Amino acid sequence: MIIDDPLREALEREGHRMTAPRRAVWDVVSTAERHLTADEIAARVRAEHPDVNLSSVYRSLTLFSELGLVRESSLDSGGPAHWEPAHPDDEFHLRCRRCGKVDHHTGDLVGRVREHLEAEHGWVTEQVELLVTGLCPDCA
Amino acid sequence: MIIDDPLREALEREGHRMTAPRRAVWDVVSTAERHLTADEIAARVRAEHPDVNLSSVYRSLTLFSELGLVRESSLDSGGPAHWEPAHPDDEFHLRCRRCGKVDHHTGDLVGRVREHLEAEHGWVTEQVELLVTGLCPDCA
DNA sequence: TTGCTAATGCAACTCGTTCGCAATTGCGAT
DNA sequence: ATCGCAATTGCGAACGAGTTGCATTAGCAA
Ligand SMILES: [Mn+2]
Ligand SMILES: [Mn+2]
Ligand SMILES: [Zn+2]
Ligand SMILES: [Zn+2]
Repeated sequence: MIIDDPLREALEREGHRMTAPRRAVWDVVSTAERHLTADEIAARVRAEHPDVNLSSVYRSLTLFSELGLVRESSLDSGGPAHWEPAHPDDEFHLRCRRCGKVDHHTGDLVGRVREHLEAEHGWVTEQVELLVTGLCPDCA
Repeated sequence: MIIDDPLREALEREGHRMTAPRRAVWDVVSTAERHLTADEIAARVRAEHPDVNLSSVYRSLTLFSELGLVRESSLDSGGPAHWEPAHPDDEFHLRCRRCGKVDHHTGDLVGRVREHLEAEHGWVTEQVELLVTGLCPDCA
């Protein structure tokens, strides 16, 4: 018995069909221990469903992103995008240049950027992307 | 008489040659009123130097970026990169979703992120990329 | 002025992602 | 349960940004 099924809910809400490829892509992304590329997602999906095409993985990810289920992050410009379950903007990314690890960090800093721009400069902030690159405690 | 020529200085310092394509690319980027794609740079370069190839534009930009003269910013994931004269991290980007304009904003917020991560979490911060998307005062 | 090597133009290539289309399949209506 | 049809899929071809190999050109130190 699945008590909470955000995929099914989101698909029904917007009138999309529940399909095997979508289920499989969501299961992979939502249980992944790190950000994955479309290729990596396809590989994991194919362990259970060998016939799922890479195009369908891309199409699922694009749809999920519109539904607010996943987030695409282009950690390196050039090179494939990485995907992860959606999380709020103020949980930002820390990437270690040496070991490649990507951590998350939550703080009030993103909220402060928002407030400052709104109050002092009349900007309506919709999205804040913050990526910090450097050396993690292990690699420093 | 050119009083300050960062291009010539940077090239000589690292033992690279001063060439017409490099000069032209630098002139375009350093006087542009906004971030430009490689294609846009090539078009402007060709107004004066019709034979400069797009490959050379890419090669110049890559070199300039290593020399610390320009900065590549991937404002949209997917789609071409944009280039601009180098500026410090704490001068971050504000992009208007409606009119497309990209503003710069300087504040101590990026510095605070740096300090916090270093002091409290042992991360050595090397680079901070901050992109705020929303509505500018004119479009809000 | 010469000679050597870096840099260029050009075309072919890579690679992540998208697209067109015929075949399949989910699912509401019967 | 079955049907019908639009939504979705698999597949291969296409796309676009960026890169690369190579023969030719040109900067610059001697
Ligand atoms: Mn994340
Ligand atoms: Mn900028
Ligand atoms: Zn590390
Ligand atoms: Zn605007």
